[in-house]
Amino acid sequence: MAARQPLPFDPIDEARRHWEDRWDGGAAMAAATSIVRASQIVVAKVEEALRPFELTFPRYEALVLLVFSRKGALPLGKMGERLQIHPASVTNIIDRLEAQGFVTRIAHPTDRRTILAEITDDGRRVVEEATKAIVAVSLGLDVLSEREQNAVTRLMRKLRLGHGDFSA
Amino acid sequence: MAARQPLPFDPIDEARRHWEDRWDGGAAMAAATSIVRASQIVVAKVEEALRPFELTFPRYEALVLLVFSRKGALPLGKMGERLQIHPASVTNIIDRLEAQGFVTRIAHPTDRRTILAEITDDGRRVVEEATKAIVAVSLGLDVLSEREQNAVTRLMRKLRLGHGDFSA
DNA sequence: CCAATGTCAGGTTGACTGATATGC
DNA sequence: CGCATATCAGTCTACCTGACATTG
Repeated sequence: MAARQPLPFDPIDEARRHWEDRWDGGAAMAAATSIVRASQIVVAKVEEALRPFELTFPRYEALVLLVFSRKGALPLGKMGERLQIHPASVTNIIDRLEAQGFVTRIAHPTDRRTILAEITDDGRRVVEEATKAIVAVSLGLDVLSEREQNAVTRLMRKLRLGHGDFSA
Repeated sequence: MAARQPLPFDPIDEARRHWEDRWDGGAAMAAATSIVRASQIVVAKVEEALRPFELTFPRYEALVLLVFSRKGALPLGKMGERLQIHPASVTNIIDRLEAQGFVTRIAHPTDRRTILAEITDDGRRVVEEATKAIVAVSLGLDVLSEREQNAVTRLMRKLRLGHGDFSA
């Protein structure tokens, strides 16, 4: 890990001042940069909690999606849609989860083209334990009040909606 | 690119309901997932705008940092601190920018251990053009009002502060 | 025949670790 | 001497593109 002692000032704030001396869209730039940086923080925090279980964020998300499904199994294509990841990435992630014994590939009952990923008992166990670890650090969001967390969710929802993530 | 037609419902909202049936911290989970997804959207939007210039987000950030510096040059170590990236990644990114002719490595005037990255005239030109392209799409933030953008920046600032990004 | 599904090969980026050379 | 700076080799995850086999 890099040394990274905290800077004595907010680097995004400073960048915004420089930006507005030259270009338009300072507010958008500051918001965008803040979101990207916040995401790095959250991912780092979650992956740190996941490390003992040898899971990454994307692989954990895939397992949770399976736990939430009625039958504990979903077609690979559907998983890609939900998790917003490329078909080739789905193959890769399921490969790894299968090698770890957290998932099995099974045949679709009617459509022989599609393959289902089914979570195993080991998979369910690791999700329970990993989730405990993640909740224990509040996914890095503990520095915000629940009210603020919900404000974040609302603002990000509007952004996602505006970019066609969903259509409600 | 994946097909990704929009889902007819908010997947994070649905995940939150499932989550709260089983575990604590639903608000934190929804906020964290929203931030990560929003970041993916912003990065995709910005990288799309940067593609014609053969720049990625991290490389563009590095160039902008140099433009904002007084002398158009900074020690590699200092760049890593500011951009929150690993020393080895700094070497890698400056390698690429140098190969593209946007940056040159020059000696530090007094400390012979440190190396400065200095932006070239070509580098300055590409930043100007790339920034126009990025501002034209408001970094993907155009779906939020300026008031909302500032609310985002404020909330993310609190998160970053709470995680030691800076100390003001 | 065309569309959909998943896999595979091959390439890119960025990040990390650990070792190393150089200079303060 | 210890510490700082940057590089290098090697590894890893995830992403993308394009081609392909199988099936509907």
